[in-house]
Amino acid sequence: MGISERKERERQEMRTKIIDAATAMFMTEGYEKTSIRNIAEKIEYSPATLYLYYKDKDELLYEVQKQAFSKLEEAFAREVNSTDPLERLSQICHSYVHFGKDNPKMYDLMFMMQAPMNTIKENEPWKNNKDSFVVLLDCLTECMEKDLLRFDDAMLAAFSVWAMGHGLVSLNVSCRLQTMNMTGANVDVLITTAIDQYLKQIKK
Amino acid sequence: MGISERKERERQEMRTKIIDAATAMFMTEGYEKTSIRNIAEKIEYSPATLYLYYKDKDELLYEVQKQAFSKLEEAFAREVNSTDPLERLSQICHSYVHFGKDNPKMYDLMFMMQAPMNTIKENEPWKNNKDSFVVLLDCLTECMEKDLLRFDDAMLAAFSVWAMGHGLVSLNVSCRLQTMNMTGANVDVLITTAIDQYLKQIKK
DNA sequence: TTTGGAAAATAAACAGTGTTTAGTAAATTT
DNA sequence: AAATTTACTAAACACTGTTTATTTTCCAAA
Repeated sequence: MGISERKERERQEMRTKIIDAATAMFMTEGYEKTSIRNIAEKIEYSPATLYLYYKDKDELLYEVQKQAFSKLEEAFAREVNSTDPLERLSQICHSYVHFGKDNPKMYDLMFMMQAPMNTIKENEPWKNNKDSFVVLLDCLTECMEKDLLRFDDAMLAAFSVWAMGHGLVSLNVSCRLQTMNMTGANVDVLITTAIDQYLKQIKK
Repeated sequence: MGISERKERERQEMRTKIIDAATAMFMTEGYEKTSIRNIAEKIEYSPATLYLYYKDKDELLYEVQKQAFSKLEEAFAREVNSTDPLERLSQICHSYVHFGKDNPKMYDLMFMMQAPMNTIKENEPWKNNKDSFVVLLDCLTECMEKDLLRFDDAMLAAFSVWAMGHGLVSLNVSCRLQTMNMTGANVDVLITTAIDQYLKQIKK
């Protein structure tokens, strides 16, 4: 009975082969400019073969999104380690912003693009985001147990902090900060300053 | 010499005819699913004709974006009227959030999508956003002159408030709030609550 | 009023896209 | 060795944005 196991293994290998190629091309060229044909050519298979492993291009993107969230969780695991909950909150925020700055294309498909969400519709709720959100929620819950923040509800606090972080990062990723004429380096300072200011403002 | 004036007038009429059709279709079907051929068919001209009036599809979208920002400015003009700067700040925030909730497709192309920004590149800086941003900046400048807010710099304050508002709205528009399982009505309450909470937190 | 030329509109083509279908080649089972 | 299942692909379908060559429409001068 080793054959069906090998087949299943080979199937998984093929899936990751496809996803890896797709990820690489989405990151360098962007989603729209990456075609199924390009991906197929890169892994030296015919375009039709991809459809034996993934339903459509959106599902491919959804899988890439999954991987991107793992990257964010890894970043959190590396950079969020303080036992002081307020300090940890700061680490989470800066880790998040840093991730967005270093991986704009990933950030785009994780939090901004419509395409990968089309795969959900009517299905189970989206949960790619869950683990990293829970890191934030747990941190804020601890902060509030110790009465450190000017919030009444941990969930509202988590949502607010996320919204602020996302607002700062996504306006940058979507190039909307051209409104305030600044160079790239200044934008980084601006975002970091805004985050620190916000943390001070919500602190009790 | 009335002929060349009529021609110019007819040219402008054609341009608005195209933009109006494009706007309507972008709003109902979305940018990707709206094709040049569809727009051409709607206004009963050949696809090639559109290229006599607009360089490419991105430029079309850029023009639609311009109109969308006018709509936002109209909303501000209608809903932002208090002489009390703090009250006015609240009106701006709620007007902004309300606009995003009522016009998600417009909000998307104004603040989230990459496509319309491709038209800028290397050109003059993007300024479609400027007027509405100045409304916010002026309000915050007045707030700070009267020492009402926990900010040191009006520009940073404007950026922060915008980021918070944008974060709240855009996470909703991009369907990322599925993370927190809520019905549509509850999401509205959550966003409004978050805004009000934030305004309290930045108040001196 | 006819004619020449400019301007406006288009038909058709080009090079691409995501996806499906029908058919071939390989691997496994009988 | 034959039959059957599995894996793959060539070719087609119905689109897409955009360009080119051609036709139609319009206006001015002869």
